[in-house]
Amino acid sequence: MHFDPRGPSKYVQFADFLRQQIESGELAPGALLPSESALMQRYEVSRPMARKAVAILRNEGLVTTEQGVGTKVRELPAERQPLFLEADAEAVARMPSEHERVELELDYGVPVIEVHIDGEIHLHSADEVVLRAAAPARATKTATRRARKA
Amino acid sequence: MHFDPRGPSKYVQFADFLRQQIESGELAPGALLPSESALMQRYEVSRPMARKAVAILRNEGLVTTEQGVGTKVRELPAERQPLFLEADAEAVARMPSEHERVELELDYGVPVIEVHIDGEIHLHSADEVVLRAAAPARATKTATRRARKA
DNA sequence: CCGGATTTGTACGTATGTATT
DNA sequence: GAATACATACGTACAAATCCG
Repeated sequence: MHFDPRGPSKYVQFADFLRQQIESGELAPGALLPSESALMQRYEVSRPMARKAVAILRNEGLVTTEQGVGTKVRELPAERQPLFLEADAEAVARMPSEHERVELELDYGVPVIEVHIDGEIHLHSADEVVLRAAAPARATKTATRRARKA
Repeated sequence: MHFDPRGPSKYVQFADFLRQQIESGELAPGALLPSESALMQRYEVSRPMARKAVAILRNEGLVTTEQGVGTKVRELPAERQPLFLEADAEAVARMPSEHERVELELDYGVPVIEVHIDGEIHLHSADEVVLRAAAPARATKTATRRARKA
């Protein structure tokens, strides 16, 4: 690993390097990244730089880290739950506040989807659902499903 | 500002304190936050703690910071562009990679919406659009709009 | 259950660089 | 050019959570 002094900052380059290993599958979903000390030694970076690079990937939702354990490549649910958007509903995506993130038990780097319908607002974890247009109303109307709590 | 030693970490508490000032309107959209040195002096926090607290708000999409200028409360577009979801389309939300973020000129803490349709993928800045179900196909089919490049 | 090793988290300090005003 | 403001980069020390023998 060699850092280009003319390129972007060191931790961005380092994050790019690690991201590439994830996207290439070299670091598979569920796999543990090298520890901070390992990264420091192997690539000759300081601890702050190793941590900043990992933080970037965390904010991108690519990895999660647990104290005392390490940083793992995040595995997204194979099957996303379809979230049907009714004709009179609207949906926006945004990042949760820290409070919401803890409340909904979300990893860092996971947006929320805010569905507005009938004056109510429903929050969903963005990486568990896929939005689809609801079929136009017929005899019976299928109820929209709430995101399940873990 | 007093920090509870039994509570969450100092920078989380400090971020909560600043977030409250934003949500209460005390710090209005467009307003400049106190500079790092000002925060350090007024609230007796170290520079790393002031920076970490602001970083949290940045990752939540609440503020943006420019080097040499300062950190401002982000003002979201009053009018979001409606993004109509066709019956055969799907949409998911996620955080952009650093490369995508720069490419799309997004602030930190702004998710992207990925619309899958006809085997193509279209990316949209999550804070410029609101998703709606497209009206069922009639005589003429309204074309989906692409996100405009700035 | 306990102790030790490992791993990440928190908190502070310093110095220098870069962009803006 | 000077002052201000954020960014980068390195260092230290200790705390907290987890894991393992």
